[in-house]
Amino acid sequence: MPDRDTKGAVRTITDLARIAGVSPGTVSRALAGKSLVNIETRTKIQAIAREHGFRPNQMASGLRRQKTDVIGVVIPLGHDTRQQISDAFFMTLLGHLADELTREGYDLMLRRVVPGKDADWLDRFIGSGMIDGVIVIGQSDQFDRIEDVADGYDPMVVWGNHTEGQRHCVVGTDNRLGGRMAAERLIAAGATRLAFLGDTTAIEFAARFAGAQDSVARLGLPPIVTLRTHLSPDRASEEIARHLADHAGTIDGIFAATDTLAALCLTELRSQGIAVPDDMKLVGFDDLPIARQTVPPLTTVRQDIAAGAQGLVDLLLRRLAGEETESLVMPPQLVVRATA
Amino acid sequence: MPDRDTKGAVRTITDLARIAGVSPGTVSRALAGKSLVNIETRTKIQAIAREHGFRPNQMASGLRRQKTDVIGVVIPLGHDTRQQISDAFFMTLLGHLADELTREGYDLMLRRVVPGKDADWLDRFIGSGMIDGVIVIGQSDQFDRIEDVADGYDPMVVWGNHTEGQRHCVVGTDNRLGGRMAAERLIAAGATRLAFLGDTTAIEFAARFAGAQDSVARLGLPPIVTLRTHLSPDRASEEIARHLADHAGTIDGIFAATDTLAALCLTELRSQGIAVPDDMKLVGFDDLPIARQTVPPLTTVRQDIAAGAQGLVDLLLRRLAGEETESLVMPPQLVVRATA
DNA sequence: GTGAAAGCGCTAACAC
DNA sequence: GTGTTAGCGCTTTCAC
Repeated sequence: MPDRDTKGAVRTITDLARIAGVSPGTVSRALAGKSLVNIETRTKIQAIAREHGFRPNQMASGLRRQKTDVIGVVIPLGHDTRQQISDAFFMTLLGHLADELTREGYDLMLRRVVPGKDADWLDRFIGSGMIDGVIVIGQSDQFDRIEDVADGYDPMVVWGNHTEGQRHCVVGTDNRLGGRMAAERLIAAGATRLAFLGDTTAIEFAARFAGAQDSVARLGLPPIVTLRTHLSPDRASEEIARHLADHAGTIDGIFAATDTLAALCLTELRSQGIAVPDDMKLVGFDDLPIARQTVPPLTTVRQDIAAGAQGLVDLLLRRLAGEETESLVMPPQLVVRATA
Repeated sequence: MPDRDTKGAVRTITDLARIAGVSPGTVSRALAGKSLVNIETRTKIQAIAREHGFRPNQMASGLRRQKTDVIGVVIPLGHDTRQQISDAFFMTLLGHLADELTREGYDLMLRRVVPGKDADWLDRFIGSGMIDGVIVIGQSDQFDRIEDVADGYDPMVVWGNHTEGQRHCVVGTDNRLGGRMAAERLIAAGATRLAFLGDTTAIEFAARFAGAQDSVARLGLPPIVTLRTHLSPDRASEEIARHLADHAGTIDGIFAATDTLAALCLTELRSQGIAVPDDMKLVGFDDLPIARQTVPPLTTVRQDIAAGAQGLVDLLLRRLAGEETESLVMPPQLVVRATA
């Protein structure tokens, strides 16, 4: 156990230098494993450091080197304040990001912002001097704000939707294609009057909706009805119940913007006595663990979260190294289970 | 939009001072809203700062003030490496922590550690100089390590289980009581041969198990069988399937360590044709959103996550202010639905 | 009410 | 190889 008590506090590199009988500079070099230090003095210094449980102050180091080894991760909650930070998809992504960043030697600074309150949210984070780069999880309704920032700040990568000609580097699933897949599956399963369940304010969701609309239009089916909901489970449940009642008999297939909404929808369908998939087909999006556990198991469009996290970190590190990077658009994958 | 280009970079307080025609010290005071600055110069300086999109460097400020306004949140993954960071309960707690800390003006530095690899994980985080205090999410199998650290470091609060006489400040549910409630419910529903599903390595889970064992012993029922599983969904599913097959007919009530496991278990029970609650009673723990959505809906023991997060932050801030604080043990609450 | 100056703990020239 | 020195950008005495 590192000894903080008996031997007196060894808090600074200077304390350590005094004990080792060398200069602070040498200690710094030894601890950094620099080659120019005598192997003998180096091991000695490292031993003393270990013995006293010494850890260099990262703030001081960061200030001097102009590099903090911290990556900021920010979740903008523009369109739905109370949601998302507990959204299973984002949280899983965050978990994988933590893994990847740790592996690369970076710490992770998490910030949750409500952009409505300050337009300045992203500049503030970047300008804080605390982070070497930033990963934005979800564009929310802040696409333009992110574009603005991207012009003057390179080490930024965003999880979200890719739009032709955009300037910020994004990693994400091809939402529009995913939307097409979902609609096509619903139609293949026999549905003809489709509805989209969710909120199209967020650009990712809008793209999913647009993709579904593509398919429907191409086949000459009636346009898709939007069943607008919030994303937080508590509010969404009632909203879904109301929508289902309002549209009873006029729709026979639902494309839910996320698996979470799909699962909620399934519960409401059950309680209203609507049989799935006989009376209503249902397709979700994400392929979260819950998709396998609903009754009946959920047909959904899979996003590869782990690959997404890897992509985000990989691209960010390359940008940090000065490279220019293209966006990474990953293919969605239809997972057919029992709801459509 | 803050102008980084035309007016030249205003990165430091000194740049700003030059433009405003005052000294750096005055700028610092003005920006901090200190009273002793002339109201006029103060507003002027703030205006210039805003105009140029200036933000003070937090690293420098932190170094000088010996205070970073960052709270570390660490998730030790001792007993089950691959789990937890994506565990719904911890993620929800993390979301609420982010909210609470933000409200109090703190940033959140997230770290996920695998203690097996270095015994030093907590000291390293604390000694980094990057954080003013630390919240540990889950004791995992690191109870002793946390106790050691608590002796020399005050601003730490831990989410987890409370043990008589422990030295670190903890916030958590009364797991033992929760375990008793779960077992009693199973028994009241007609079960007599109980099993505990999960991993008792983590102390919280061990306490839940012990509580259940209390009830069973008091009523003279046969001791509870342990059905050991990992917590990651992929591995747990097979393990549960095997356990159910092995114990077919010898148990009639299952207390799952978490709702996630309970939901998984429900899926396996269904696929093995075991009727719930007729042939098997089931009780979970946590009352996550999923508990309402399983079929049939899950009877479970509720932990108040939002209150937990508030408690953690509140106690940490008080400790940061030098106060001594007691641990906060919150009462669990039985939520009866349809599985027992 | 404001300026000057010292220094938080570290790193990286620059000497030798 | 190692010591010395000058800051990184900010805050805070201490003067005035």
